[in-house]
Amino acid sequence: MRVTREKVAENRARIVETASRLFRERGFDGVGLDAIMKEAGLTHGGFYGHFASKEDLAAEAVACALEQGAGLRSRNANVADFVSDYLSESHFADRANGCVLAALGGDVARRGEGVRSGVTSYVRTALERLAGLCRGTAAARRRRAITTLAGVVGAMTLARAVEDPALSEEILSTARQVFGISRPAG
Amino acid sequence: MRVTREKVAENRARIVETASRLFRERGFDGVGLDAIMKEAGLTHGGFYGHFASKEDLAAEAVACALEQGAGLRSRNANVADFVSDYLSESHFADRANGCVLAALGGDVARRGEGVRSGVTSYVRTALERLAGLCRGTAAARRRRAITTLAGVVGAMTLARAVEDPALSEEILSTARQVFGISRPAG
DNA sequence: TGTACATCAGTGAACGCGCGTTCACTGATGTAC
DNA sequence: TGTACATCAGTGAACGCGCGTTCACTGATGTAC
Repeated sequence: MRVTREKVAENRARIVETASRLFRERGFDGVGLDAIMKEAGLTHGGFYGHFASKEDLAAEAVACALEQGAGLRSRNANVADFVSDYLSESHFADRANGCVLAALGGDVARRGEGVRSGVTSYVRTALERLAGLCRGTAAARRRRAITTLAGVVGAMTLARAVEDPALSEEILSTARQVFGISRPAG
Repeated sequence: MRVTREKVAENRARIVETASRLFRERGFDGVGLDAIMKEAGLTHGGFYGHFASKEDLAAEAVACALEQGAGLRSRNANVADFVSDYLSESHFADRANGCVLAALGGDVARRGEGVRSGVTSYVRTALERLAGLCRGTAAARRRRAITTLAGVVGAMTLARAVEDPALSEEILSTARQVFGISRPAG
């Protein structure tokens, strides 16, 4: 049953968005195409009309998360806002809609070209936006951007990995204070 | 063909060590029991004589990495040494023998009880050792330990995720400088 | 110490399931006249 | 604008493979006498 060209584009976008969320929530290997297509309201057989492979979808899903600025919203006016946003309880709890780096962490390094180049853009963009929120020389802003991004990604990774809520909270709040202050290391 | 009790213990330990390396290198879902047992010089059928399940092995593998102090060697006399060790080129290149947090990152959060409690101990131990290398009040040392661990784990995760060697190197060297200095943020 | 038998670590084939991928088919859409 | 036909997005069954798990079997080890 053929559908309108408009519907085709809609369906494709829905698959990518759904995959983007499910991959972050359960990991690349933790979701099947079956689950993704079902969640997107379609049957799995139609998948290969839209994508060449699961790996191909993964690359698009990562790019999609970047475009949505997951974990790095543009409304942040300064570094402290960004940090407290990134290290918020809601981001901690909602992996599916959060930052790709914290959600898929080391997994990315083992993926193919497409995913890795998407993530590379993601990191580049994040660093540029962050540097834009900093003051000082270009070098100092760049340095601050790198250490802040590393700090928040690492803190979120640790907080989520640990099974003790008190320890998670301690990690988040400590990182919020230290990485969010206006006169940081470096 | 039965083997001596000593051999049994040796075989078991070899399976855990092999798994520990392979999991870090390829991810929990990236290696099969078949590959692990073969790499350990055994056949896969004997696996369940040693472990209840793959998940069970994963938990032991994480604990094994902790005991070996992967990514956090005790020879470090101060924070700067620890940081430059952790963010070294060799740790960057050798995921299999490195820190579990950087290697398996967000993956851990999706695993079962056993793995998570192992990682929780891992983080607690790392924080205590790190705090021991710091100066100042107990609170300041604790704060420094948390931000340093988050910083290096995040930096390594970013450096490995990105596909541009120059960017990886920039991230590592910047983090080495900032997190390794003696008078840091906080 | 030596012998006979029970134990059991490891072997390799097999099972069952899930998942990525393929394919013949359907029927609504798009198009040529 | 209306009609007839070609196109093709989506369907659902099927395939093949890998992987976690099970099991009957083997033969060296451990033990009882």
